[in-house]
Amino acid sequence: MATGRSHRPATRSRGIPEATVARLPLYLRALTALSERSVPTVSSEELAAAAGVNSAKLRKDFSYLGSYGTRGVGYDVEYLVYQISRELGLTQDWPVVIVGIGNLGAALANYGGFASRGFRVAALLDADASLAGRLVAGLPVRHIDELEAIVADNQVSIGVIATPAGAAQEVTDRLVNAGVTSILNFAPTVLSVPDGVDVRKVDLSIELQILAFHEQRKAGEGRQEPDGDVPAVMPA
Amino acid sequence: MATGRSHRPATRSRGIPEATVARLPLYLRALTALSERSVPTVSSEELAAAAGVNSAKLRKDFSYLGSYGTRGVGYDVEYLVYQISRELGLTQDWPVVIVGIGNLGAALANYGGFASRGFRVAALLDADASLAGRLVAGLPVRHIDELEAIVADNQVSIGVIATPAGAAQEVTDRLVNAGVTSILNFAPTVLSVPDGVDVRKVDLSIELQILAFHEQRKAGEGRQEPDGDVPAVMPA
DNA sequence: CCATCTTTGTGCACGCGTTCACAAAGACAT
DNA sequence: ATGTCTTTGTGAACGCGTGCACAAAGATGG
Ligand SMILES: NC(=O)c1ccc[n+]([C@@H]2O[C@H](COP(=O)([O-])OP(=O)(O)OC[C@H]3O[C@@H](n4cnc5c(N)ncnc54)[C@H](O)[C@@H]3O)[C@@H](O)[C@H]2O)c1
Ligand SMILES: NC(=O)c1ccc[n+]([C@@H]2O[C@H](COP(=O)([O-])OP(=O)(O)OC[C@H]3O[C@@H](n4cnc5c(N)ncnc54)[C@H](O)[C@@H]3O)[C@@H](O)[C@H]2O)c1
Repeated sequence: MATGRSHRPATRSRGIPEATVARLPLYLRALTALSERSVPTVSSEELAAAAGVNSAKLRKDFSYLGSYGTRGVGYDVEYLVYQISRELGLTQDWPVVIVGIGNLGAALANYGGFASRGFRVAALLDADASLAGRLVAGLPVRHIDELEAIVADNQVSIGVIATPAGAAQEVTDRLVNAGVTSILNFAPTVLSVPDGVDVRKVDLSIELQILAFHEQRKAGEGRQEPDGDVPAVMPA
Repeated sequence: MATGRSHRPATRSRGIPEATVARLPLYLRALTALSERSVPTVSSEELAAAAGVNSAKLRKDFSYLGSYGTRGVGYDVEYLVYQISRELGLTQDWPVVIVGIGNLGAALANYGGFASRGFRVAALLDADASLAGRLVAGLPVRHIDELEAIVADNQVSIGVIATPAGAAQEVTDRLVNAGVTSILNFAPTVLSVPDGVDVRKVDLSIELQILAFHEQRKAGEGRQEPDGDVPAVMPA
């Protein structure tokens, strides 16, 4: 039946709730640690503690994937690692390009956890011609003009943006135009992308401001803050 | 009823919903851009577009702060910048320590947007004695043993962790013990902290995995299946 | 085979967050 | 002053996410 799929409500992924998807990597990390310690099985209670979530939530999350547990025993660690990996699409190779090899881009390129889960850095791109050819994390920096060819040749579908904010939209447009359909944005800008392209953002400044908000509240907790510290400056 | 015994639902901040708090920095950024262009007023529709959110959501968000708009006109940009800054606690100075001055920590120290909103890097700390004294972004790296003294002397309440995962909990414990009550964690680990301490995490690997999940769905959707609900379940 | 014990899987209720839709407020023109 | 037009502020409905609580499933021991 033709269900109304006009726009994307940002949820509803083939029955797996978005909130669950966001936690699967967390479970996977905890399970991988157990696997390395050769732990055969784990209960929802133990795994939930390791992942820092509620055990009922974890069980419900897993129930979306299927009935992979054994009552009275728990979950088989290896089996669950495989199932979650498969569900997340980590059993295949994901070529990634990083655009903007400055302080942050270089750090990302050097990040070991990058390649550890099927993500392979296909290329490092920068507009600064003087960087071209320079090795960063063992890879040569290529000029941004090679973007389209590199994305096409390597079938890159994921792009990471670590350029200044002013260049982020332009880089996004080029990435999308070249065929990239997932973008991880570190620049502090809102990106416009067509339907079908996913954008996730990492913003240090926003995180700090959220912490500051709560910090401020903690500081003024015992004391009643009078609301009168706003002078009568009325808007025009 | 009798079940009203919740410790901390992670929400309920003096009436301002957590989801709203998380968007305030977004609005602030858009408003700051308008302010720099000397735009005097802005409608909820325009500002929402700039911040990438729904206009009704924006208006409701602002309604938690007060009635700062003028019907038929919109919001006074300067006034709103001030109100949001004050609400977020950005009118005061927030000393921050960064622990773990490796690839990422150095990039963070060099990040300009850090100081732009009242966040001041009080110190850079690392366990590697050979780094001590070295200048990063104009600041000398101090040894981790100075942590307690630095936090106390500078009244640091926010700590950023950029150490390897294995050291993150230990660093957290020391930070908390020294008086830090807000932590931004870049290490891929779940941190345990006592009540009253806020932790926010930034995890590149998790973001990529979420993107990969959706990317996988895209790849297997528009191809063969016309409206396929269940695309070929792989047996184990 | 039966009893007991552990742990899963989920029905259910509740609260938060989002969005629609519109009355009210105010600016502005006449 | 009065009418018109724009835009805010919010009541209400709805859907998603969370967590409780428990029946069912299955392991284990006798
Ligand atoms: N450094 C951090 O810790 C940090 C933290 C949060 C966010 N950010 C954001 O990440 C981005 C990068 O930060 P950074 O500190 O690495 O800056 P940077 O100036 O060190 O690096 C930016 C790089 O992007 C390149 N570049 C500029 N325009 C380009 C274009 N059109 N195409 C390709 N490359 C281009 C530059 O040549 C430079 O090498 C910024 O948007 C910054 O706000 C950085
Ligand atoms: N580099 C990235 O782009 C990136 C991205 C995501 C997450 N991370 C995470 O951020 C962390 C840092 O990454 P990195 O690439 O900068 O690693 P790195 O090895 O370059 O730097 C780690 C630094 O921490 C210091 N350190 C180790 N133990 C310490 C301790 N007990 N106290 C104080 N300092 C200590 C080390 O001396 C080193 O300088 C890691 O947990 C990594 O997984 C990094």
